[in-house]
Amino acid sequence: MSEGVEWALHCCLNLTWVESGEAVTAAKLAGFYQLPTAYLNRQLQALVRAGIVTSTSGPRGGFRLARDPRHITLLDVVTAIEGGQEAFRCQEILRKGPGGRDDVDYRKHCLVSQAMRRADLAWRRELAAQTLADIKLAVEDKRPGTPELTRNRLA
Amino acid sequence: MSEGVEWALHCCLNLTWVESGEAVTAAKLAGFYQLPTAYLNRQLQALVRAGIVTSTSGPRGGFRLARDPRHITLLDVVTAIEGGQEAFRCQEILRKGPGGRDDVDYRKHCLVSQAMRRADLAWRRELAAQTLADIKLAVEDKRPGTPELTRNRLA
DNA sequence: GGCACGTTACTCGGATAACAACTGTCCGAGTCAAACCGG
DNA sequence: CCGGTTTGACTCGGACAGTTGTTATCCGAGTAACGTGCC
Repeated sequence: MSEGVEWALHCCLNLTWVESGEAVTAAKLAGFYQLPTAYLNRQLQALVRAGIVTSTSGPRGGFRLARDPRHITLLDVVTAIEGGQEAFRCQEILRKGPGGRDDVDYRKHCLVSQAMRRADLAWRRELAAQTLADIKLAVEDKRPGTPELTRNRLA
Repeated sequence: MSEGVEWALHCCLNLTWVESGEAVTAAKLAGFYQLPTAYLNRQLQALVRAGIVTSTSGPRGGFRLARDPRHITLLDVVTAIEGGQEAFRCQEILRKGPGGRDDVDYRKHCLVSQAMRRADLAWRRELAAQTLADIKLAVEDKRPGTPELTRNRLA
């Protein structure tokens, strides 16, 4: 999995703590963890395309969350970066085997594919069950100073 | 995920149907689905290193399952090919952030990392719950002719 | 006929290239804010 | 003093290289079977 997923998750989490209405530049978000600004910007663009954050150009521009953190799941962020395709891509090799038909969708009928898909769904279900708000609250409980610290650091 | 996982799974499944004691060459297994022989051989070597199949050199050599299919899980095969590391590799970027410590293992304490790990565990649990024998039986139920067809094709 | 031995063909195993994806970087288009000027 | 205009700097967005991992291939080491010759 791409490393950008980790960056995107932490950046979105940090964005939950900034004043509503304030935008944060890619440079500020990158400086927070000493990440390469331009590349992080690239990941943020993916989040924009997915509708998770909105972007504003010009002075006082930057990124902000597009909707309430309670409605942004980890799956949303992961999908935005990785592009929704499953980890196991069934190539339908059964089609090339003995008795393979061209008019059969082996992604649906191949039992190996089904088993892998079940695992994939379990993974996605777990990710979809966690929202940014959940993690935000958990962090605030564990490290009460984090919201203000983050807010100041990104201001 | 590597494409070799699909090949390995189907090859292992096919191996469950050959006469016990008979070895199948990489060429036979590759010909079954018209796969590149040399590259498939490479994947099979990974299965050997993982102790899932055993290999024999020379005439009448080849590969055979190392143990009963009931004790080979899909996770075993996937891990053998992909190498047990988690899909989400936590780079511990919190260490570079404000208040980051060098003596803290953020793979354990970072809540984002924990959430991703939970999803990874759900995925692994699902894979570990399915054995080769399960799929073998399901296929035999769905396509009764498969065992003999496969046995003849690999002989 | 049975056994030992050399030969031979066959198989895996690791070392070696071609390709693609991820990672990292740069510069241009668009935009908003501020400064400036005129009324 | 106030409004409109120009300027300017700032920000995102997409186009351009470097590096790592996956895909594909080849050839050599080892081995078991086979044929041959000898007892």
